Amino acid sequence: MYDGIKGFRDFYPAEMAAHREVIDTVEDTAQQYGFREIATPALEETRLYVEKSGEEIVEDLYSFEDQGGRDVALTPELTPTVARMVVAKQQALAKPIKWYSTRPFWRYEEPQQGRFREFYQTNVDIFGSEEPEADAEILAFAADALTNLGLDAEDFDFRVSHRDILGGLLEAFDADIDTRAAIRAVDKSEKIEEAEYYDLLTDSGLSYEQAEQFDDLLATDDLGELTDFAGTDRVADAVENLQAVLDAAEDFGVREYCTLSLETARGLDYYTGVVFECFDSVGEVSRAVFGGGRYDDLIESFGGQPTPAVGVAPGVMNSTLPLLLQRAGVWPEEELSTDYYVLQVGDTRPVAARIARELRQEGNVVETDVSDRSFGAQLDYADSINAETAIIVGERDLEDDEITVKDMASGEQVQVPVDSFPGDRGRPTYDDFD
RNA sequence: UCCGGGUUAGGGUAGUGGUUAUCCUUCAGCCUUGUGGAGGCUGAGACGCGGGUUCGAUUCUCGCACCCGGACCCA
Repeated sequence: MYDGIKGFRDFYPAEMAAHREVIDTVEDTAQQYGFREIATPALEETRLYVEKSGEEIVEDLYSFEDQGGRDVALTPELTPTVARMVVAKQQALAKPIKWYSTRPFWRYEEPQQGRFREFYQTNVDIFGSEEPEADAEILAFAADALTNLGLDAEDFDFRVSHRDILGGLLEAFDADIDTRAAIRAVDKSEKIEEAEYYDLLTDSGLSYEQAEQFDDLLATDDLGELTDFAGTDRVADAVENLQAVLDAAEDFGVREYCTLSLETARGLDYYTGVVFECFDSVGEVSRAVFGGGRYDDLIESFGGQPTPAVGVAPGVMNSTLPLLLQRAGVWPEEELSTDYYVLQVGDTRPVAARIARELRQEGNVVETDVSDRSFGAQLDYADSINAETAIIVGERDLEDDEITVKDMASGEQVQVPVDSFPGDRGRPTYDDFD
C-alpha cells in the first residue's frame, strides 16, 4: 500500500459523477455567454510567477529544474498563462477575447477546509474591454453559474469593491502610506480584532485618527461621500466606475447577488479596478468561495499592448464551492447512473451484443455481462450500477422470438418481440410496452 | 513551516503488554443457466510506516507519513 501525496485527492466514480455535473454546469454557463474553451500547459517557467509576484512566491510553488536545466513550476493559477497567450497572438485575436478553461492547479500550501494542494478551477476572462459591461458580464456569468447549480440569493453574496477607491482614499490622506500594506490590512479586517486592524493601519503609515476616519469611510453606503472626502479625480472616477458596473449588473439581472463591500480587497497585487469575492451567506463556509476582478495592467506588464482585462475563477473541485453546494443542500447525488443492463442467460451473446450495440448507437449507457456470471449475480450487478432497465436475453425467451424488458425499480417486466427491439425507439423502457 | 486532534479489513467500529483481534457492513464464490435489492453456506479483507523499551508491542514511547481543523499565506 502506498499513501497518496498530501493535499492531493482521488475521486472514485460515484463522487466524480457529482463533480462532473458541477463542472458541466459551470462550463455550460460559460459557453452560453460565448466564452470559448482554451487548453494550457501544466508547466510554466518559474520566472513567470516570480517576476510578477516576488521571490517569496517560490515558497508556495511546486517548482524544480527540469532535465534540460530549465526552472519550471506547476501552474499555481491561470492568469499569467492566459496573459502570455494574449500577448503572443494579440494582433490576431478579435476583441473582446472571451476564454474559459477548467484545469487543475497546484500550490504548495497547508491543506485546510476546502483547500488542497491540487485543485480545479474554471477560469473565465474577458480581455480588451474596459467598459463596465465587461465587469458586469463576469459577475453575471458567476451568478448564473451558481444559480444554475441550484443556489439562490439566500445562499451566497458577491462582495464588490474597487481597488482605486481604496488606493485613492489612502492617497488623499496627508501621510506617507504603504498602500499595499494598508490594503492587505483592509482585506484582513473581517477576520481580526479591531485593535489589531488599527495597528496594521497605523503601521502602514496612517495616524490613529486617520485610521478611524478611513474605517468610517469604508463602512459608508453613500459612494458620493467618498468622492467628496477625497476630492480627487481618481476616487471620483473609481466611484463612477463602480456605480456603472452595479448599474449594468442590475440590467443583467444579477444586482441582487451583489453587495457593496469596500472591505473586500483581494490579496493579489495585479488587481486594478472592480474586485469581488463570493461568500457563503450563512458563513458556514468560513473562507471566500472564489473571487475575481479587473487587472488592466497585467497584459502590458507582460510586454503586450495595453489591454484591459477582467475575470473570475470558481474552484470546481477540491475547493470551497463544493462545500457551499453541500451546505445549501444542492450537491448532486453521488451515484452511478446506467440506462440499460443487457442480461444474458445461456449462449445468447449474438443477440445480446446486437441489442447492446444498437442501444449504444442511440446514445444510451449500456452494460452487459463480461464475466460469465449467473442470472442472479447479473441482476445484482445491474442493481449495483443503478440500471434503469434490464433487457433479459435468455434462451427461453428466444425460443419464442422474444426478450424481456424489466423495470429495475419496480421489478415489473414484459415480453417483447426480439426482431423489433430496440427498433427505432431511442430509449425504450418498460412503460413503452406495458 | 507552525499549533491542536486523529489513524484497527473497502466503509463503520470493539478491544488488549501475551493463544486464532470483536461486531456490523462490504466484496467474491456457491446454493441458483430464469428473476436482484430476501435468506443460507463458504471465502477474502485490518492494528499507517520505522526505531526504542520489553522475554513479548496493535497496546507504552520517539520520529515520520497521511487525514481533519486552525495559524501564516491566499493567486
